[in-house]
Amino acid sequence: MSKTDRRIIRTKNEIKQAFFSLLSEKNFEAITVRDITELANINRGTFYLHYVDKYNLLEQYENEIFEKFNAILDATTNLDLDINQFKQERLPVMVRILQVFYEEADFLKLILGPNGDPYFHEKMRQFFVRYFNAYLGNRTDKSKWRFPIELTLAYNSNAILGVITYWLQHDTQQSPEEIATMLIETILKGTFEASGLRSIFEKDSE
Amino acid sequence: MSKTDRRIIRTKNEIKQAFFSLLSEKNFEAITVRDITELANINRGTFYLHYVDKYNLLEQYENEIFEKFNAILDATTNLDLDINQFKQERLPVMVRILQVFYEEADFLKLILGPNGDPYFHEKMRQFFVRYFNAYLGNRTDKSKWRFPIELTLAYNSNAILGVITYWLQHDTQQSPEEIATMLIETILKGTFEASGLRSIFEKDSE
DNA sequence: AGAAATAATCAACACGATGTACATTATCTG
DNA sequence: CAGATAATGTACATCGTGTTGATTATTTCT
Repeated sequence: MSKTDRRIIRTKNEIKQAFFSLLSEKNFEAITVRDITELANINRGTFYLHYVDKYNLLEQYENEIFEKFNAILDATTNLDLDINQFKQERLPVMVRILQVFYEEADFLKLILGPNGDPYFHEKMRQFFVRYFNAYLGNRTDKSKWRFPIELTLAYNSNAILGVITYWLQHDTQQSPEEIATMLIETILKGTFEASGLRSIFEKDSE
Repeated sequence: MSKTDRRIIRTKNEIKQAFFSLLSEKNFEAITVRDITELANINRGTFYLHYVDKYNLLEQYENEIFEKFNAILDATTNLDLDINQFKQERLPVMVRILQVFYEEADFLKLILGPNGDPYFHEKMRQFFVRYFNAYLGNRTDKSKWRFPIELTLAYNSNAILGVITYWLQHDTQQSPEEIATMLIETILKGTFEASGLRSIFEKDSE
């Protein structure tokens, strides 16, 4: 088997650069194949030699990313640790996930941002549902939950993804470890106690 | 001044019905003006008599909604209540907000859903940032927070909007009061304690 | 290095959506 | 009922799409 033709590699790189550049300017839906090929200085027909359409282009980048993320969970589920150690078990996994976000920040910042793809956002959120379920699944009796567990999963998956999106959009000022700690602490303790402000708030009477 | 011409009212209603119907089937970007006018049984030219384009159409519905939401916060900020009563002060406001979601569920379900508008989602999220800030603004010294307050705002605004979106998408099985309680409790106590499962989890050592 | 393979280009095409224009018809308001 | 105005029907130029077939340029492999 032979290596990929150099022309293909060059063309795909030019498309990638042009596409990402456009994505930082305008909505994915507003980007045309023409836009991409003109900016990339290639013939429009050449685009169709490699991709079915712009959706297929996006899909290929997205799939690359998901393989990375899923590999992390595949390697860490069913660890069968002590039941009460949410932080001790989930924090290292979260750090590993955030490292991928950090590595792939260029793409993820765009695709999760205001010009991004809602479907990717939803798939990413489902990933964090899986992250949660991988821990909860075996350990707690779901009928004992005060609120429907789906609401709790919606709450946490959106919270996590929201913080990460903000972090990416503001140039990853914190380390993956810092963000992971903030997330796990807030999940466990709630906003005020995690932030060290519990003292000035009363425990409410319930 | 005279009443609005009946023909205008009828036409706008037909457009609205057709548009919402299409939005439940496919992505906003995939919907064409043709689609709308054919389903509405009106001439395509008639559409342009009332709206600039499909974005303008969407914008008008969105603006109607935001007026309702903003009116709630405008009426409830600066209440100058006791500093430690997050739940007592914010819960009733949240209930009022959720009642609007409930009333406008038909539209909000679609526009916040997978075929919806990411920009609307973002504006809605900003609304919840405002909801939070209206309480925090005057009451806490932001330099005392363990994590950047922006991360905490991102966490909570996304969590709230995520739960509401799930709730709408699954036909509002719970009452606005139930959802509001779940949200406020989880913000205050964290996922496990709010759900009544704290007992089986150790307080972690920090 | 040269021949065969294949990637990229160019030009052209049919199709469908857009937004606008204008004359005509239908409906509403006072 | 008469005047106002909303809706229709038709046409048009423009733009993006996805596909085609012939031609040129580059790369790979022997």
